Amino acid sequence: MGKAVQQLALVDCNNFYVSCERVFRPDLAQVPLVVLSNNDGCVVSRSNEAKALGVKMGQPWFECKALAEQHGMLAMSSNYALYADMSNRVMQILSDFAPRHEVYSIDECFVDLTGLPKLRELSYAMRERVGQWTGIPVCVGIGPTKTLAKLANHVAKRHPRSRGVFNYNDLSDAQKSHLLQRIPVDEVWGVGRQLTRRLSQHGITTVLDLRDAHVATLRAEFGVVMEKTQRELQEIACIEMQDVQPARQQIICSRSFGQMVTELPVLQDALSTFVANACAKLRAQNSHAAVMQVFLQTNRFRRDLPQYMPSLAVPLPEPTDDTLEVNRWAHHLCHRMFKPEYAYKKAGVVLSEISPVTHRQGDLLEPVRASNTRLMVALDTLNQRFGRGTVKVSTQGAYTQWQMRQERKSPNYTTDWQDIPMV
DNA sequence: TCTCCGATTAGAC
DNA sequence: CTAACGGTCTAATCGGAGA
Repeated sequence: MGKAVQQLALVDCNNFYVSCERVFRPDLAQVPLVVLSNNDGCVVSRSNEAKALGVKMGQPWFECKALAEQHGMLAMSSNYALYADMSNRVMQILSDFAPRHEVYSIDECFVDLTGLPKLRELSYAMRERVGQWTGIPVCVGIGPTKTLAKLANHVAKRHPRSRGVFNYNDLSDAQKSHLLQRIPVDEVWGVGRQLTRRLSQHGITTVLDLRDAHVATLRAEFGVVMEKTQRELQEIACIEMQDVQPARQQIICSRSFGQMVTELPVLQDALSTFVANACAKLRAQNSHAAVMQVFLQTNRFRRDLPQYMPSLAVPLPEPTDDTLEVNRWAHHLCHRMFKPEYAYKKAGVVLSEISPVTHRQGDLLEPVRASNTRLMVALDTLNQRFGRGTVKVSTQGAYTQWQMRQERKSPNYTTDWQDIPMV
């Protein structure tokens, strides 16, 4: 008996950040709109109107400004508190439709619909309910593997006739080939710019070319990842659903600064904030880190200025999640690397060698150090209840010049009482 | 020669 | 007026160091 074909759905929110902003600004529904990355640097989400104007994903905002003025395009700073909250609502709704689902990113969710009846109706129902309850438009792509579900989602997005739902499993073999022949290979999940270029040198330019390429040659030239991708296009599932998302192996907190920074205390202030955020994430997943690293960077786009990008790591005396302890090390490393003759544009903290708290092995020789566990628990509770930044480490917050530019941020409509508009 | 490790590369979003 | 170009994360791969 053959294994039944999986019916994997990939539900993807349309232009997610832009759609979140529009939920609370219906007046912007027809306006070309983009959302910018941290520091108002690059375009990271575009409305259809903005795409039509030729704005590219990742394009620096200053390059679009002329176009924006010409066509009345608006830009907003990113508001991650809002997007995270909207995302949670969408995911909650989707999880009611099937027992197995996997939140793949802030705006995408795999939902296993295998064995459920009336998939078209079910898919339209998902779209409908998410739309009505959150205001976020989504598209549904269904396929026998994750890679084909993603491709099906792409089809659903591109073809208005699909009305937002496309099931690859409904196609005949001839229809499948015909469809894959018309999709460029770079639309495939896992095929980026570099691979697209190299694949084309082997005459592989469409998804069909990739699916039907010579297996051994492909493996030899492009490695195991590409082999898996090809298998997935051939409807053999290689990428399983992940029911529980694994703990992070590495936690990075870094930011570009709003202005160049030349003074050590300002850098220390920024790093304290990064350490606080990184350790909070660490504690949220019940882990300790055994290594911490600090890096500093000058502005790599300023070719006229001298460049310096130092980085230093230390093994922590014992694995920890203690903000204060990690902070002392961050200070120390920053002090050692700092050179006053450079203008710094970015800095960051990396926590690695991460292990679950339960696996921690105490040092047999050293006495157990006094730990700040209870202090940290109290700090996390307060910051969760009253908002990030309610309680800070003393080196945090004395300086503001490093803080990122966010000149166009919307209010925190859903997560902050202060920001609820009074009508 | 084998293995381990860090750095680099590529990709996703 | 000028300058203005993100942040996190994973996996594979490669080359050198050390066993």
